[in-house]
Amino acid sequence: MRPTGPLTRDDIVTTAMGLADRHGLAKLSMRSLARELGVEAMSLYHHVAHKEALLDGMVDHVFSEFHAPRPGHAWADEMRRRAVTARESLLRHPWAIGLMDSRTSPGEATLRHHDAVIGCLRAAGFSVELAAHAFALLDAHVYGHALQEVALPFEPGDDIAPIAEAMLASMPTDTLPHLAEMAREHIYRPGYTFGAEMTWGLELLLAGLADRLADRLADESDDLGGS
Amino acid sequence: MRPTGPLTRDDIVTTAMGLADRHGLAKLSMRSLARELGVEAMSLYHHVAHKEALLDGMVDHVFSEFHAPRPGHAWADEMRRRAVTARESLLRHPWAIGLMDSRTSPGEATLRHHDAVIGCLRAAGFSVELAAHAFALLDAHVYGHALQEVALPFEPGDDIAPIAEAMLASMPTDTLPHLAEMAREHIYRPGYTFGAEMTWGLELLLAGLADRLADRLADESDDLGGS
DNA sequence: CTCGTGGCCTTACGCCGTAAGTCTGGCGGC
DNA sequence: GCCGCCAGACTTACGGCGTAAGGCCACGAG
Repeated sequence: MRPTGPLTRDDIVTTAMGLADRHGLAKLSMRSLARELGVEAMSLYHHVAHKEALLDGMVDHVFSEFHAPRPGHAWADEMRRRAVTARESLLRHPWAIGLMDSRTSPGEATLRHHDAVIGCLRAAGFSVELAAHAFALLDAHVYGHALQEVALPFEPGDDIAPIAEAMLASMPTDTLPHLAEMAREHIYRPGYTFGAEMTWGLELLLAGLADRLADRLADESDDLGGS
Repeated sequence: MRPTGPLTRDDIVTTAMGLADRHGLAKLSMRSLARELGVEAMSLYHHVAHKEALLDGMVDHVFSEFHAPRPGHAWADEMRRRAVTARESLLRHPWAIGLMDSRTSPGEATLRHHDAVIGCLRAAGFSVELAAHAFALLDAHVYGHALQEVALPFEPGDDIAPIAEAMLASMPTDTLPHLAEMAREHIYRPGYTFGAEMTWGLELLLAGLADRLADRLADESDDLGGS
């Protein structure tokens, strides 16, 4: 199935990602992966120590797809672009979010990406502490949003009308009045996309962070002026 | 192993949660669960359709542990308390976050909880749309934060000094300068707890939402006054 | 020509989820 | 008191899983 040449670790990881994208993580086994590569299962173990290491590699590869913020550019724009590309990647590879919580040792691409994020914030005047807050906050927003979006019962391209119908029918209006109201009047209306929630929240976050940053810079110049 | 009486679905779910808490989700199999319950594996299938349904039940049970916001109480306090209890639950059951993204049909307790959150916001004057924004934003924060925290290489109780040492040693200062700086000067300092990041971000979120709510209420009274 | 050696394959083991079928103890109806 | 039912438990069996252990073979260096 594979063009030619000796197997490389990179072949293995990217093929595994494709398999997981198309058929779901549950269907990704060392055997199915080997079959896809035209190779026997045990051959894979010459390139990855065990399946966990393969999964580590897959997650690390996903991180490498995020836009790496550049120091010196407008920090909010860079963070926005990072969030948007991260969301796209995480939706393209819906298995990634679920893997993250079991991977305690980040890969090389992951670390490089994190370094870029922090570097951009520091260059924009964030203190170490404020950068840490911003970093954790923005990450939580992106991951948390992706987690919700991946778990939605409908795909972005779907016609939501029939699903909405079924959902509303199974939702008892008397015991879940507010959920039913929100579904009927907002979420299951044509034009609603969950992705818009992310950008709405992202703008709130960025505005809040800009405030905190301005406070800090003002304090700093006060200190300088008062000395 | 189990006191007595016929097996119930609830016994099964709570025992499975305990097993996953103590030994990790990977060690939870229908066989190990049955052994814990003093029963044969196949007997479980009289109470749950398949393992996926068991996992659904476990996740639903986790949601039932979150504080359900009460309409009529101060919305920010309720949301704060919900976030804090949710974090505690998700850390107590570290497998839950990883399961969420593969569960597309929420359980009964989950729906009831969501209804309570929205109900509290609506009672506080949030429009349907603003409540949807707030809901998605707060959820993303809690889940995203828990996802990060569960994946940390150290436990809350750990002495982080030796881990910090190893981490910093393996982190090349020249290629990851900002990450190394943050680790050295902030994260691996005694007294740092990642949980504090959550409350910092939560306050930023709540302040931003309060602003948006005030804008909306001001608009509303303008409309009334101008008519 | 020899001899590692790197890259792949073969075999085998003990787990897994679960389909299908069997046994049994207690209970409602007579 | 007896019978028949059947929910709830047990037994067996199948195909697939991750991977330990070892074998085979082409090729490049000496």
